[in-house]
Amino acid sequence: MMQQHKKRDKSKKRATILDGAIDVFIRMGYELASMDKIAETAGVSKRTVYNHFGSKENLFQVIVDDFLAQRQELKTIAYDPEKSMEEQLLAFAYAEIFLINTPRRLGLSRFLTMTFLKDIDYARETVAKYPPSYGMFIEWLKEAENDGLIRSENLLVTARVFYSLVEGAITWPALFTDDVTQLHFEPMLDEIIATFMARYGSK
Amino acid sequence: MMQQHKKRDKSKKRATILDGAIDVFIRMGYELASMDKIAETAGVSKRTVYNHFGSKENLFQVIVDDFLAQRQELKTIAYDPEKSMEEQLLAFAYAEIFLINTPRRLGLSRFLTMTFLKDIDYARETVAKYPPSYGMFIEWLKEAENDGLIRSENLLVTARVFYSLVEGAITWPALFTDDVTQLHFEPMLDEIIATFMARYGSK
DNA sequence: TCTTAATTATACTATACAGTGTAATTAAAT
DNA sequence: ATTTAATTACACTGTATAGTATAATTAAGA
Repeated sequence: MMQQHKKRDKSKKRATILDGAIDVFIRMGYELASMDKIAETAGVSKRTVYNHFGSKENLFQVIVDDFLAQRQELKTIAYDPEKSMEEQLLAFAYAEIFLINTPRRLGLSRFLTMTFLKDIDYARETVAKYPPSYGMFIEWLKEAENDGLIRSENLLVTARVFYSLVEGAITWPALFTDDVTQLHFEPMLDEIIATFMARYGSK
Repeated sequence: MMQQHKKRDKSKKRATILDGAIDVFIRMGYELASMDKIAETAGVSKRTVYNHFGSKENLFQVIVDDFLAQRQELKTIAYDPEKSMEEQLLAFAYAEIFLINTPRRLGLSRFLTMTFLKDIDYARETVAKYPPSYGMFIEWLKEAENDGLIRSENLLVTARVFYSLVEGAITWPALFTDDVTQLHFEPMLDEIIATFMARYGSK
């Protein structure tokens, strides 16, 4: 103890390395992303990468956890009786769209999807560290149902239908698109929400 | 010429190698699937693998083309005024489900999805060799609309909604499931079709 | 049975990459 | 200005893999 003398701020270098690593992972995929290439892209020596992250696998893990934590934040949306159904459903959809509507976030989503597909046991364990994905939306549905705005015999099924529409029409197609800036989601979004309300809206 | 004397049947060995290769690709992914491992799994010498397929990349390409050709066959469904809407929509859905309802086909679908995500330019070129994916369904929609059973302002959008529901609720969740034999698609399928008809069915 | 196409076993080349060791250098905090 | 935590440059180890070369072996077709 008594020796808090020196202790420099490593967070900047750490962020630089993460930036470069994400860049290389997006461009080359996990296997072909070499630690040499990551160091070079980050403008940092390879030794520094290892000093900060220990191993390639751990570096990857940090990126995954950061992404999933941010994703969880986005999903936090509360029911608001002042707003229209359509407006609020759009908000849930935009939480998904945010993850893919810049080239960088789209690349990261694509990369993580790949790695999750490569090892689905790992994927399940990792995702399990966060709250259930439909949780927030089901809570919202409950309140909308109490207000008589939604009719549903099974809220989980209803939530799955909603996310099927959003992911099937927006997220997955985007993952296979190279230039996401050219995509215009709005027409499809309106159609999705109209479809959802045709089935579950009361009146 | 005049020497069709010897010429043995290589198709059996070829199929054996493809089987083993698919197995290893599914288990390890493209990068980690070594040609030694593929040869060993197929029960064949590595030299024979190279004699048949020339390179790892070409071996992979053959597997992709085989899969996509089979996929195209499945989608060939004609409108039948004798059958109910629900029954025919189910047929389109089952063409998708067929690709994922055994562990082997699911593994192959997952593997191909991964490789397509890794190089979406390659994916686009490869998929472009086959007819447009919604083509068959749009033809079907036209006839159903002419019979007054479907109302749609834009058949392409309607087709996209249908496939969003099927892929979002069935295909993609299955890709992240390890034991597909435990999945029961029927309840979700019924809900999907009810949702589609709530939006696009006329009365 | 004979011919030879196909296959095998084995050794080999060239290359790439994860991770380590270390001495020298840099720069932040006091 | 001094201290020393952090970083760098660079050489190095061990391992893995795509693809090739070749001589010996196998087995199908005539």
